[in-house]
Amino acid sequence: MKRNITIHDLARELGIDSSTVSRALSDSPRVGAKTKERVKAKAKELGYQRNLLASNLRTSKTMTIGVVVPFISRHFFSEAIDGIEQVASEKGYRVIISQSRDSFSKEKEILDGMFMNRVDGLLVSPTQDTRDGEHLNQFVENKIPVVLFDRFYENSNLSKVVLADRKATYMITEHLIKQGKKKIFHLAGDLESTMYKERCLGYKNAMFDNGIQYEENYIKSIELYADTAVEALKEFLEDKNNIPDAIVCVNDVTALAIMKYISEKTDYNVPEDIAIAGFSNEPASDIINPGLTTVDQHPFEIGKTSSEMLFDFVKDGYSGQLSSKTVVIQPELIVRGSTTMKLAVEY
Amino acid sequence: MKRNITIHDLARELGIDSSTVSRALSDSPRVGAKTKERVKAKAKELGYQRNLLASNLRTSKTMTIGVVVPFISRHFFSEAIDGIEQVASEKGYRVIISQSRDSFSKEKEILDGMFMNRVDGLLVSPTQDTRDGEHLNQFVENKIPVVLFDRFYENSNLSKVVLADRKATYMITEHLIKQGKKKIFHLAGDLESTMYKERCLGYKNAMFDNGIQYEENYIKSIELYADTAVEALKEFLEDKNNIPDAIVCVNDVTALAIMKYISEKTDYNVPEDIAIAGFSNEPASDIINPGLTTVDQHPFEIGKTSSEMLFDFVKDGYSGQLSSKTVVIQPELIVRGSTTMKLAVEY
DNA sequence: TTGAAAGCGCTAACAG
DNA sequence: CTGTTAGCGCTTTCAA
Repeated sequence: MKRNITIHDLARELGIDSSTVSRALSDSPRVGAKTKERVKAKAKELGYQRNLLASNLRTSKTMTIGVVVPFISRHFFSEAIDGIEQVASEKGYRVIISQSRDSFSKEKEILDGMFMNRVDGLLVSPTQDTRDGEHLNQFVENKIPVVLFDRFYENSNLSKVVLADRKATYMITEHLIKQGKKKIFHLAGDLESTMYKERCLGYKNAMFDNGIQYEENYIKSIELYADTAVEALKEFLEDKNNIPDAIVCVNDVTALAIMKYISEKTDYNVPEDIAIAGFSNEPASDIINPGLTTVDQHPFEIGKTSSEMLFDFVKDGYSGQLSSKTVVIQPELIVRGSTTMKLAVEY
Repeated sequence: MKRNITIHDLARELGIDSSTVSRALSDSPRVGAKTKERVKAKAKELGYQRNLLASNLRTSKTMTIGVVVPFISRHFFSEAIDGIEQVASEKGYRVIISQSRDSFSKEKEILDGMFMNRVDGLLVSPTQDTRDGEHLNQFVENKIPVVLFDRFYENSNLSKVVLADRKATYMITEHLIKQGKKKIFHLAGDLESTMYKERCLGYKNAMFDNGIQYEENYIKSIELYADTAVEALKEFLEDKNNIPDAIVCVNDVTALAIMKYISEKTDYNVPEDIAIAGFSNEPASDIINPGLTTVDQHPFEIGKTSSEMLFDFVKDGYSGQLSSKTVVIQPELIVRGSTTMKLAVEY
C-alpha cells in the first residue's frame, strides 16, 4: 500500500519547511512567487493530494453540509437535492445526504452522525413524526446553521423555506368552483401533520370564501397510496347521495390513481362529471390524457433557496441566524384537462 | 461559542486518562465494566459527541463512500441512490453524493475532492464522455475500491454492475416482431456511447435473428429529448415509403413524446398502425393510456448490488478486487397496451 | 519571506 | 485493567 504523499514529503524533497509548503499550496501571500511555483510543480509531479481530514481537524471546518430528507428518490426531494447540490458545489461545499425513511429515530441517528462529522450546516426536511427540534439543539447550541425545508414542525424557531400549502389548495379549489363545481370532495392526508392540515385548510377556506357549504364527510383523511385512495373513493361513492363533481387530492399519485379508476371502472367522465386535481406536478401529470390539473411546488427552487439561505448563515458566522427567517415559496397552479370544463362559463 | 466536549474533558472530570475514556467509549474489552459505565454516564451528562474528524484522521478510515452520478434527480439514479444509501446505512457507512451533470471535467473535480476526503470506497456512474479511467487511478493505486454502475467505459478493468442493455432491446424488438411488426424504426441515442451502441445492437440482432431486413435509415441517432425525438420522427414520416409499423426508443421520455405526437397529430393509431416501445419503466409509462411497453432496469437493484459489491471489497481490504467482477442485471420486459395488437396471432 | 513549534481530538502500541 | 506516549497531516502563531 503506497503511503500517501504529505506536505512533509514535498518539504523534504525541496529542502524547505512543511509550513512553507502548506502556505504555498493555499496561495498565501506570505510566500515567494518562485517558491510557490516550485512547490506546486513538485506537488503535481508526486501526485500530491491534500488530506482534508487533517485540514478539517485543524481548522474545524469541513466544507460539507448535511442534507436529511425522508426519501431521496421521491420526485420532489430529488429535485430539491438537485438544487441544493448545485448551490453547494458552486460555493465549493460538498453535500452529504441521508434519508430518514420517515422514521424519527433514524432521523435522530443521522443527525448525530452528521454532528460527529462536524458538518458546517444542515438542511432538514423532517419526518412526519417530528414534533419538536430537540435533536437539532446540538447544532443550534454549537452555532451550526440549520434550515428546514418543505416540511417543518410547529413552534420551531428555526429558519425555513416552505411552500404556501394552504394557498395552493385554495387556488385549486377556487379554480374548481369557477369551473362550476360545488360538491367538492377532499382526499386529505394525515391531518396531524402540519402540511396536510394546511392543505385541508386551503380547501375549507376556498369553499367558505365562495359561500359553498361542505359536509364533514366530504373530507376524507387517508394514507397516501394509490390503492388506499381508490378504496376510499369507492367506499365514498357507494352512497349515491355522495357523488361529487370534483375531487381535490393532496398529491399526484392519488389523483392519477383515482382518475384512472373513474375513467376505466365507472360511468363518470373526467372532467365533465367529476373533475380531478392533484398536487406536485409530477412528470406523469402532463403525459396522460386528459392532463392532470395540479400545482407546481417548484422543488428545485425550494432546494436552491434553502441552500442559499443556509450559506448566508454559514458565511456570516451564524450571527445572521439569531433571527429566524421564513421564506415562503409560491405554488403555481397548472391547469390541464382534468378540470377544464369545455362549456364552462367564465365570469 | 461553546467549545465542544472532548475525551480530555471527560478524563479530567473523572480523574482518569483520556486513553481509557477512548477505550471505554468504543467498548474495548480492555477496560473495567464500572469504568465504562462511569465514562458513558459522564459522556451523556456533558453531551459529548465524538469528533469523527480526529478519529478518521487517526485511523485513516472515514466510514464514508462516495457516489458520483450524472444527474441526481433522474428517476433511474435517484432509485439507484436509494438502494446504495440503504445498504451503506445498514453497514454504518455514510454516503456522499455528487452529480457530474454529465461533464467530464466536473466528474474529475468531484473525484479529486472525494479522494481528498479519503472516502473508503467509490461508486461511479461515469459521464457519457468518460472514455478512460485515468482519473480513477489515484483510487486504484491507493487500494480504494471502485465500482462502476449502470454506465461504464470500454476497456475498464474495474468491477461493475450493469444492465444487459443489448438483451433489453433484443427482447423489445422480438416482442414487436411477434406482434406481427416488420417495419421497425429505431430511435437511437449517441452511438459513440457504449450503452446506446449496445441498445442499437440488440435491435439489430433481433431483426437479423428473425430474418427481417432493415434499412440503415431505419436507425436514427438523436439527442434524447422529447422535442428532438418528435422532430426526427416528423422528418422520417415525410417520406410516405417510410411509414413504420413500430418504433423502438431508447428511453421513455422520447417514447412518450412520440406516442403523444402520433395520437394527437397524425391519423395513425397506437398500437394498431404504429406500436411504440420505451426503455426504463418510468412511473408515467404505467399511467397513460395505452400504457407504454418498456423494460424495467431495476435501478434500485442495480444500486443495491453495486453497493454490496463495493462493501465486499471494502471488507476484504481490497484484496478481493484484484480480479474485477462484472455483474449483469437482467432487464424485465413490461408489456403494455402500446404494443399489444388486439388481433395479434400468437404462434 | 521562511522556519520552528505547537496542537486540533483521537487511537494504539507499549509498558506497567 | 489503566496510564504513558507518540503521532495521524495539516494550519497557524510567533519568532527570525
